Amino acid sequence: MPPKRRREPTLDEQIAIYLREYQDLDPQVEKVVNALSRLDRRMSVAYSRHLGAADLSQGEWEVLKALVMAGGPYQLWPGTLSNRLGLTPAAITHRIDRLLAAGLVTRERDPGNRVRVIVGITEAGHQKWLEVMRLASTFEEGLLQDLDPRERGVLGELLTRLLRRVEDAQPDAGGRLTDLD
Amino acid sequence: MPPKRRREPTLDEQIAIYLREYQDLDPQVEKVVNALSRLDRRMSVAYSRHLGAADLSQGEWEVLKALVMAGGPYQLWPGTLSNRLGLTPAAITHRIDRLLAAGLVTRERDPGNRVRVIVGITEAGHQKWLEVMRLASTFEEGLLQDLDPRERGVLGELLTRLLRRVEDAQPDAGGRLTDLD
DNA sequence: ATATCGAATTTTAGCTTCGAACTCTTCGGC
DNA sequence: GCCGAAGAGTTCGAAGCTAAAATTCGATAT
Repeated sequence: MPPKRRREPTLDEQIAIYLREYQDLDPQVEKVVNALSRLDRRMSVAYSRHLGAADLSQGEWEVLKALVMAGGPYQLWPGTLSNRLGLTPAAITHRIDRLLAAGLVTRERDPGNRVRVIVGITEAGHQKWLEVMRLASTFEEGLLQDLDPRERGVLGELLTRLLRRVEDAQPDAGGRLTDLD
Repeated sequence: MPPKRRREPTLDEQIAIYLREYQDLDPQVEKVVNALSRLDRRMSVAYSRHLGAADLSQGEWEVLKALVMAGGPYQLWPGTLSNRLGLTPAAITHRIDRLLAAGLVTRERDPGNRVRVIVGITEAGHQKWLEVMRLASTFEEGLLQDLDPRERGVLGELLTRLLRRVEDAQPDAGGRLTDLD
């Protein structure tokens, strides 16, 4: 007898199990929360494949993306990066170190305030961002392929509302709130 | 002049910026994908506060949760944990080591196949799971407080569909597909 | 029986992140 | 102007994850 290939239990089934043990939980809340964290992990795995092809780590990619998303002169303070990415300042320092060594960003002291530092993106960094974006967009499109445009819109809206709630409630995540022009 | 406290740009605004630089992207897809990863990071920060209060790391918590969600005799193979949590087998080994030292799980060789190992949860582990769940559920409920029951249901369904798509497409994430009774 | 291939887990080395301590600058009162 | 307090980054040591090699057992073919 071949070892029976058993189907992974669905998320609903798994949640149903532990709801029996702790009845105060809201099934819908649990479903959303669990799906969110599992989705993110899977997405990370998928992204890292494409990032590896571009010689970039996920963390470095996040910094480049934040800089491009900042628009304008493509400059941010480390503190702002720390806030937006939800990481400690120390982690940002190290990421910048690596991106600097790869020639993808610049780091200089702020002329107006010598405690501050300004991180900018280089032309090579901008190109690298575009390169990864091209690879990633295929995966992203595939991830959402089962949802029609209306559903995509609804999902985006609902997630954005959750995000607003958490980000407003967590100004202390990194400590600072300031923002570069 | 007080340093102007500038509002963080909304997700929509940030995405609009880089859509101008790479026009082939679908705005709705980008919105969903970015919101997902940012939400997960914020949730992690919030969870780790509660977990710290219970002397548990996020990784250890995930293992306990997976065991409880497995139901039945509360046993899983490391390979199954590796798949479900989306981690390398090595990471599972380390997590089990720590949980074992804390007396929260058991690890024994599978009598039916001595290459395999069976990980189980102890009574203390089960209690620890419940303790953290109580702390976490408050945060989870707060996260979703802006959504009415209907919206929660919709969100859960949409996320579940995405999750199915990724998990089906990623049987190679950890390599194995088997499942313990 | 025996050799070989493959699967499940552990081990090892290197990298990334975090928390805490430290440095340097700026800001506020006096 | 001077001094203490707070803010912004960096440095240092500890913890956790990964990739790759190693180990151990099982299945298949000879």
